[in-house]
Amino acid sequence: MRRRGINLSNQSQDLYEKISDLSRRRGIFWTSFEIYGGVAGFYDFGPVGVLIKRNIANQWLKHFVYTKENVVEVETPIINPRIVFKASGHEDHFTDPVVECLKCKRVYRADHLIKDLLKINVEGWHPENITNLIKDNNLKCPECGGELSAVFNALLLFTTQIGPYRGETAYLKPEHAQGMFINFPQLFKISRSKLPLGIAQIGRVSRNEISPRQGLLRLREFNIMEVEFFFDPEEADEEVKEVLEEIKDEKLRVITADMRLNNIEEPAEFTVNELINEKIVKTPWLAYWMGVGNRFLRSLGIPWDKIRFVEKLPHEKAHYSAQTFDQEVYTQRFEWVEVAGYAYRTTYDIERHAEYSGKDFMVFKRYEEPQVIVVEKVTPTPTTIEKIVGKENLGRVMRILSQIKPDDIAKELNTKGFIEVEGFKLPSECFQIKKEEVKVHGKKIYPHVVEPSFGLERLLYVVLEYSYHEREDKVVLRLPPYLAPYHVAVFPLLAGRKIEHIKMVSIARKIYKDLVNQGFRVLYDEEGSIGRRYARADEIGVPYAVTVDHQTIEDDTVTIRDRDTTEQIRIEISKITKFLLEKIGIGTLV
RNA sequence: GCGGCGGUCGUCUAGCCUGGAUCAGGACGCCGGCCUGCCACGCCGGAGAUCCCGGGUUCAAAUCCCGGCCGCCGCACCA
Repeated sequence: MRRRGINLSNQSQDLYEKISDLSRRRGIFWTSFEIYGGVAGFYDFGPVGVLIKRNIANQWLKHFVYTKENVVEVETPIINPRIVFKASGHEDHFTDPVVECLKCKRVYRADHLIKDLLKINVEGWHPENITNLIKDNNLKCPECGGELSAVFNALLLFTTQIGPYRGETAYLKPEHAQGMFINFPQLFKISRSKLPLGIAQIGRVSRNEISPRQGLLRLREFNIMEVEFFFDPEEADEEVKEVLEEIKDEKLRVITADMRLNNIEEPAEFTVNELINEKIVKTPWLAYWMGVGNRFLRSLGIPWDKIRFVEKLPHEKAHYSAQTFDQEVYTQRFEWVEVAGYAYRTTYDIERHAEYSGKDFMVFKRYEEPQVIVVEKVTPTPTTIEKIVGKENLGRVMRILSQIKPDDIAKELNTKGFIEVEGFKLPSECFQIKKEEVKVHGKKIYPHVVEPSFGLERLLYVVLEYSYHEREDKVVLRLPPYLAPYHVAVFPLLAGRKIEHIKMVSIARKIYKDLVNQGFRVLYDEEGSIGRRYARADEIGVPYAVTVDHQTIEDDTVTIRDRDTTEQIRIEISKITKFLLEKIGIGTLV
């Protein structure tokens, strides 16, 4: 028998190319705007691609939201007014200082150019100051010797306007985080004012990358799945224990910043518990979510030893982060690829939004027992003060005193014996000091934040890499059943014109309909030989295929073929549902 | 953004160096028909290419030259 098949024989193709080919052929993804020449950094997703993506997202929801009592999901706008990213620091940090050669039009990173030529670190400098530095040192284009332009900031945020006509400047969000921070006070109330509180979001973000490449791995518009997890750092050790049991023994492969500084490249193994106990993480919640993320990736079919966590070095971290780990997956062409980041954002973001909005982002933390504290109440006595400052100055001095915190006055008096106002030394006699007992029920704190954040398209790519197999020159996508675009395929063995064939088709169609109505995603196909249909289903990862054959007409049984083994079993039609639920898992039929 | 290489039906490719007879050829895939008792079987037929885009050279450009777009690799970049 002659072997046919699509062109998989091209030996020079690496996995990346094979996946790109498969994806184009079977409707997973391809580059956008192709008829107009294409635009780098944008991809379209086809019928199969959107289904797999949605399944990955559902799996994420299961791990990060639905199974976590204190995590809720929100959706916030893509377009944000400028103030949001001023407050977040993006307008200052999500930007590169750039100079252009006026002669040859080459563009340079200004900070890198100066570091190379003058050995000066200008990170964080204002563009104007960098421009002056260039002028003062008479720096020229290193390539052609031409004059350099003024330094300007290349902003990596997409810009737009709110309002079609002379609108307000706005940005497309590059991450979801701000949407959750802004809504924290509201969601905290809705969630009955309890910490810890996780706020999750899935959706599109965009980044105006300078030079996107590497297919799905670096897009200008993509989906992020993110949790902002708010907690009280003082209670973290205790509170994490309540949920740690399920994940504490999850083993992670980790390269710490220390290891990197010592040139150790091979990850060390830690359980979540060990990460916490050995103080490798700055908050136990970071380790907790890393554990959840590790298990999530394994559930996507990524082998344990192809996942690693790499701690960022201080200079690699984002402006808001106290500690960051990247979660990476090994790929054939690009080696280790970041699929998630775990950042300890502390109070940075909500403090900034509090500052810029003037709203209160603090939460009240109730003490277990009200604390009785003794406060010294300090009241100035004008008559005594007047004797020292004179009548004409009394009003002014009193006003100034009223603006100083009583605590600070008391402190001054206790240490120096007087407080100085406008050059006058006012001794204790000028104040009435009363000790009062006050019941304090709690205090206000800014919650800290840990953020696990996943790139959905990157996950799609690594999932495809690890599910891609070839069997006798044919592609088999060994997706975990709950990620497959269809749970099951239904085929009539033959679909010709004979009475028997017509019966097969009608039974198969009925099975298809029944399964769809039960919530399964089902692929029905009657075109081409049965072998060809199996092959088509294999290529998009359909885990099971039900075939209606001659025997079905006799006794209501069908065969079910397993995608990975190609083995078939025969079962009664009435038992298909039970079989599928057992194999696929009912919890995944979201 | 810089440099190198590349871009021909959905896919892989022949043709490009040495411009002209190719209506741009083939294979696989796709569609229709026949056949078919379980793994891309066979037979017949069919659709499918802006030769990446634009300009130039030439009597004549898929082919030569220039610019752009896109892709790959290296550098840079990746809050």
